[in-house]
Amino acid sequence: MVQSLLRAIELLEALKVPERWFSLAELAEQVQLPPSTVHRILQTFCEKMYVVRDDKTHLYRLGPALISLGMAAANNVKLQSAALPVLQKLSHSTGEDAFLVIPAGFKGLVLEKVEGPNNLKVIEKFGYEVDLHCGALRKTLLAYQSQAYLKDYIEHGLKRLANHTIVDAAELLLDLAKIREEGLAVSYGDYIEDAIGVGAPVFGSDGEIIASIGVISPNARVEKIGLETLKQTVKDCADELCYRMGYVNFSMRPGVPASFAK
Amino acid sequence: MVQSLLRAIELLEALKVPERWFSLAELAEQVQLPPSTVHRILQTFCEKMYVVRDDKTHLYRLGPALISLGMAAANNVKLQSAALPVLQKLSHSTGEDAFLVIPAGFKGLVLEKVEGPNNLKVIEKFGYEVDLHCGALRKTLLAYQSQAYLKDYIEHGLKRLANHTIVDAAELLLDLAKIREEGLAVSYGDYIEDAIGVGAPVFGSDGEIIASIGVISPNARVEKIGLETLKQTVKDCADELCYRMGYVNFSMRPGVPASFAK
DNA sequence: CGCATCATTCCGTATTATGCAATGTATTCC
DNA sequence: GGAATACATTGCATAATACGGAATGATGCG
Repeated sequence: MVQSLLRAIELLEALKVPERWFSLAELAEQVQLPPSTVHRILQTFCEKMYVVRDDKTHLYRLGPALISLGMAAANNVKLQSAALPVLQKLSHSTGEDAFLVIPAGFKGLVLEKVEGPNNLKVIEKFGYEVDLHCGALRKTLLAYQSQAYLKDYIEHGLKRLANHTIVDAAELLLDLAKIREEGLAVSYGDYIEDAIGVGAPVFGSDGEIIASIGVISPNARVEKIGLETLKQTVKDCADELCYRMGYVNFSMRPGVPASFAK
Repeated sequence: MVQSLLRAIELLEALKVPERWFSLAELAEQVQLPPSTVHRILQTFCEKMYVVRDDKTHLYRLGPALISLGMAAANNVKLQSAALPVLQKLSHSTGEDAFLVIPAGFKGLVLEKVEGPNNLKVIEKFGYEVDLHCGALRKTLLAYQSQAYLKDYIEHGLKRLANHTIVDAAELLLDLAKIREEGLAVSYGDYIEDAIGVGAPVFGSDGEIIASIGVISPNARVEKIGLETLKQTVKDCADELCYRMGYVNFSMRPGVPASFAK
């Protein structure tokens, strides 16, 4: 493991605050390193446009070179291209905004979004990162992780992000078990107030969870559509995407003994 | 300057190829470093999800952590939010796809795009990076750079990217002078064949060029709209964005002697 | 105008990245 | 099927290089 590189990455993460400029001193404080070291790293990043320095104020922010890098990273995820038509279908048949979320460290990342025709929007933008223990789509991701991962995640802390966020470990584990049982997650404003989220898991060819898809919509509209209809539609679309990603459900596969079924 | 960090960045740049996985050996070859060193750097990146490794094939690609980083970098550019309404107006009044491009190193980066209602699309996606000596919007960026920058740029090489790309330094300089004179660039398929681009500069409050905006459309449609109309619309929108970014044209400012005018 | 804060540069030190060589692993070809 | 090859990975001695304390320089505030 390369120490200087780890430090440099920490620095980038510290800079990852929207609409904000940082002084050298502040960054040094944030990452707990002497100013001279931070300065040297920032100088290197500036060289490559990963960080930009305002010459007048000597303040720093993330640079434009990271934009194309991020887009390249997004393009590489083949999941995205497979998901787009499914999301469009999901959005079209529900009239709501459909999302594709993938796990990234201890966060859920909005990788793709298809907007419905409604006006009242939920603000989940592309590239957003939020902790995994809140929101239907993110909790779905959490529900299918390994025990070891879950243990680490809980130790890392369950921050309250809205009034209804689950902050108790035992309660969260129960909730996740319920999600696994149903193969579907529903959240009632545990991240966004007055909004209901419905999410379902997407598995890859090796059976591991790779993403979740679903919709988020204001309470009022859900009543009109009907929650059960919504759940069924989300589940169907998730299954279709699983299929496209090469996932084979063993219990459905012909010639496989029933004992294999989960 | 931190050597290990520079090497690490080189590696990321090498990985920045869409839809492609790299083996350790190939990357080591690309960046001209021993495999063990490359391996150590990749390991570090994997830790932070900046790079992802397929455990089966041991191939590497850019990781999801870069996506949110890229989006954060994009959000930081306040230009973007100021530009959006102007681009919408531009797209609406021309019926074409409108673009916002900023300089990033020796490349032009598509920072924002508003699509028109047409079907025949020009494929310039958000996050794209292309050399600055071709395309109206990118040449505009080049036209207002310092002499020193231009010298470096030309030394760095004028690659041919389409049939009509200018690859001769003298010819390019003449072209750039013409752009400065007119305050507007028009390109006839020097990057995309059979497409005409019209771009105009956007200046910041310090008078430096910070971006270019404009439209790109197939030859056929330009004839219908009329090139002169198109040019005027682009220029007007660029001026509006200049104004929004705090740029003050001295020759227009009341009370400023005419001798200040450029 | 002087003081204080912050950014930047310098430089001796030892930590740390380095790359060779050896080992482990997968794949190909005979 | 087994040997050989190509590639990924690990270990380790070396010295190159990142490190951070201290000195210097710049900027802004009282």
